[in-house]
Amino acid sequence: MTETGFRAGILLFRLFKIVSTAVARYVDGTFSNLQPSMRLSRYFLPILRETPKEAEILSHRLMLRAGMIRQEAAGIYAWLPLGFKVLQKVTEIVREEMDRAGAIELLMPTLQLADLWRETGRYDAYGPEMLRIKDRHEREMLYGPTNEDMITEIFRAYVHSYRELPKILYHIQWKFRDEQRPRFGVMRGREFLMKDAYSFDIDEEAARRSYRRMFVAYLRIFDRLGLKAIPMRAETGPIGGNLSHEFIILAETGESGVYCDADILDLPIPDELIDYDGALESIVGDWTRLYAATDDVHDLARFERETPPERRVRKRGIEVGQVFYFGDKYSKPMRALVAGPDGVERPVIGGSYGVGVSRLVGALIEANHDEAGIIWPDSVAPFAVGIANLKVGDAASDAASLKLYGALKKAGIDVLYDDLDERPGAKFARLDLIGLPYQVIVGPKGLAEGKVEIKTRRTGAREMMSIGEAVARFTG
RNA sequence: CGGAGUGUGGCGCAGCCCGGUUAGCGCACUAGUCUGGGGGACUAGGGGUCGCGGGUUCGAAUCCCGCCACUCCGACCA
Repeated sequence: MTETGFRAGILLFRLFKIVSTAVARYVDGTFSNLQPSMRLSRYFLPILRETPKEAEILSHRLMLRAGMIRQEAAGIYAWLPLGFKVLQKVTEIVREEMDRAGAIELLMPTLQLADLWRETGRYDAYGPEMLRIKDRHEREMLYGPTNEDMITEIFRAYVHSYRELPKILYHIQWKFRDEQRPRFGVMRGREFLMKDAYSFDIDEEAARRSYRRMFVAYLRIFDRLGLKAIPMRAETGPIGGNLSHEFIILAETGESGVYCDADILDLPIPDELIDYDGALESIVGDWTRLYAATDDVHDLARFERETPPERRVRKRGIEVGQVFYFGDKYSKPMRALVAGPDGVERPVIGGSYGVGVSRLVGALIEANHDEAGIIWPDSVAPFAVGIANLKVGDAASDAASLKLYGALKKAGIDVLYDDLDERPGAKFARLDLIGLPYQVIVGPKGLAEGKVEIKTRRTGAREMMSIGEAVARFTG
């Protein structure tokens, strides 16, 4: 056998191994990011009974109590299994909608060279919020607070013609901003997970089309997360540019005051069949026509002139995303040039689009909770169903619970089976706290009539039914 | 960055002003018994360099100095 043939053989064998491993993982259900169903006795769910004193805001308290996160330093958190699961579900929705809108995922590093940021002048401009690091060769580096500079560097290395445009590239990566005062748990950490997308177009008109794409994708992302998000005209801050919208979700405990026209709240969300290559002007127009502003840019006179009294909404909100059009702010100094149809090179026209993924987890809780704890929307619930075996050790309760657990698991439902030998009260409190959308309560009382109880966390509604009916409820 | 405050078993706290036995309480944890539909009861246990460094003193969780970390209120940000 020739050496080339031998190498090809090894390559083929490796390929076979990769494929067969993937198939095996798919078959036993561990494929992709979705983690399997769990028995609570084998899980890692460190519930706190008392609220840690440092947590002032509700979502922060609930995340600590529900064993979702652990603080490792100011504004820096470890994501424990339950929290990580939610984070992954949010991430996945963001990813799906970006992909649907035609954006292309890549992954840039967290550490960047200072020299790159010197090209745009941002190394000095960014200030103490930027975490600066030196490597062993005394090379100046930084932990990326955002990626405009790097993506522009990547873009300019490869793309030189208008014929390759438009392009929207994005990644979902940890960022670090050395906030003066981190607070509110993951809502305003120093380290945070962000989806940031960057668009590249030949001219302003095309760039505005990309902007609208991302705008519409954002409407869909927040809607799928079960959140009411309102786009609001915004300042551009250190990113720069002259067109920007913040996406604010309404929550009683939000950081900023929000003023808007009630009609915005009833605008329809584009469905998943939306044609992103089609005309999006009317959708964006509908969403930006009516008055909507946060208190820092609020114009009372205009609000009262444009909005009839009965439609004036004054609420609190949390910023969960922002879109920017910034033209040639980065491409010009970095010489990211593309040739147009006329053969003349010009700076590529850009925009950037951020979603605070880890912040969203906190925001989701701010918008979905009650006195007893979290209430997850179905789309991001860490488990769809929790089974509470009220009398572990009792033959009938054990058998019924296991039957349910097995059937739901087999049907691909993400289910958490509470098989701990504890009193019912503790189990109810815990399930309410962690906020799974549905609880199946299995105990001797119900089983005496051959029934289990299904409780809907959000409404508190309870229903007795047979095990078969219960399984059908979630799988049918 | 201005202002305020806190560091004592895993969590919540007391003790500190006014120095003095083996540093205490609740929860959690371990073993056992009874229990069992909204965070159970009893019994017996285990676990702490009192943030770090220095000083004063016969003696420091406690007084003094320095440092570090964290939190809260305000101005700023996905």
